[in-house]
Amino acid sequence: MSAIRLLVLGAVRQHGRAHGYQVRNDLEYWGAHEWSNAKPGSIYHALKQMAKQGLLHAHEIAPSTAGGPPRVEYEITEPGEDEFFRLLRESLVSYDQKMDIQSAAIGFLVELPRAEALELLRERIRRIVRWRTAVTEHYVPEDGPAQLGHIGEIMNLWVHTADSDAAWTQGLIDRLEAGAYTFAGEGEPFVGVLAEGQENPYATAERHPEDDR
Amino acid sequence: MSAIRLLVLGAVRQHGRAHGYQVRNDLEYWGAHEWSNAKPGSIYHALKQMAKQGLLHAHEIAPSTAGGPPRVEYEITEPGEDEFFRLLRESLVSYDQKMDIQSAAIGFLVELPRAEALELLRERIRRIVRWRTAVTEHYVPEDGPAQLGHIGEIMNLWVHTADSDAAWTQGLIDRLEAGAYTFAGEGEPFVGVLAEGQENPYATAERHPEDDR
DNA sequence: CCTCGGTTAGTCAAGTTTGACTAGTAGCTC
DNA sequence: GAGCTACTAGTCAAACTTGACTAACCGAGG
Repeated sequence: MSAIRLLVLGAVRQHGRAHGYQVRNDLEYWGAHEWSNAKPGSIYHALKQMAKQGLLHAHEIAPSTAGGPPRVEYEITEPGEDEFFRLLRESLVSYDQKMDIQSAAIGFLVELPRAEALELLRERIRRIVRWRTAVTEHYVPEDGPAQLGHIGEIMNLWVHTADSDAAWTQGLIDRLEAGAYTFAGEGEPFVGVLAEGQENPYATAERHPEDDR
Repeated sequence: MSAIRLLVLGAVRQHGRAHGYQVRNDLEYWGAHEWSNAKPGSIYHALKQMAKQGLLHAHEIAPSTAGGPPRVEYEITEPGEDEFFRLLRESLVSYDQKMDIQSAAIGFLVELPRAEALELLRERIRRIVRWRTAVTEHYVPEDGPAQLGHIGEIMNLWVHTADSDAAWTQGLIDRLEAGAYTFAGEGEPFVGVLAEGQENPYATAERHPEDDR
């Protein structure tokens, strides 16, 4: 699974009704083009695909209000709503060192009730710990890790990353328990979308030096 | 860039001459199917593609010695050799939170002279630090990170991961400086390939509980 | 009033990735 | 010695991803 479906579904859902370019801009505002495969082609492809699968409903719309070709507006359907929450929950608990999925899930975390978000994050830590145990038990030869030679460094990297991830997740849990952020059903939500016409401070046009990694 | 080209090129190179199934088995032995996209289809595709591009030379070979359809053996060419080292060096210094590429690079680290490996790893840390600085400077609104709401947690995650990665890299540098492992030109190398007929202790058949992440 | 660059909103073909499928051989068993 | 299973070695279509390209419109300058 890639992060694109969750990102696109979530973006359309927050808007209520959105066209491709809007989704593209929102994801850019989030910085998603930096940490995920949210390229224009992927976004438009995902929109069409999910419309075909009934997760989104496509309205054919007249010429755009602000230049450019006519555009198609999408709205999330009920199956789409279900799929969104399914993806969100799954992404939150799964540990598979794909930072893009995890990041996308954090972005939509507040769409859940606080209690459920906390429970999912705790489950995430439990899974990381289980994964760590299984890996260190299974992937080490009987005669000790030295047998692996430098290949053992790869496993070392995984384990180090897993520990770091668990620690970060625990930090987030602590902040949430202390009341940080506004979750579903807790009043005025924080919305990470751009209003129509609002300029995007993180647009791609402004090239950052970190881009040439 | 994905990790598959580096993995496949490196595996063929270590064998001298290898067919697809052999590469597939080696990568499984490395655990690469757990942390990269080294699926059979991708491997065979990469072999054909790189043969077409002149990085590998394909020998048409008679029926297999051990059951199954006839197989094609590949050998690395001189351009392939160059490409391998180019990919390896690039993967070592680049920071883009794609664990698969980094893992693949660590697996071939010892193909370089120790001094160069150390220099590349130090460059890696410098880039991570630069990236961190740029991100924290650019992606925070003028009125403080609180403006980002929970979206700021995504950036927090990136930065946390970058720090953890830099720390791990420094640990590896320390071990290498202390003389760990055998590098190019330092005598009998450690070879992470399976001898013909040797059984694979980490074969996919043996399902691990961690697989259902 | 016309044309030129910038922005908006996308399309498209080429390449990659995936999961499911195929097909040959060997050994075992009844 | 027929059928079954397991393993070897790979193919294939469908889906996804990517980077480059296109087309419509707007406003400014000449």
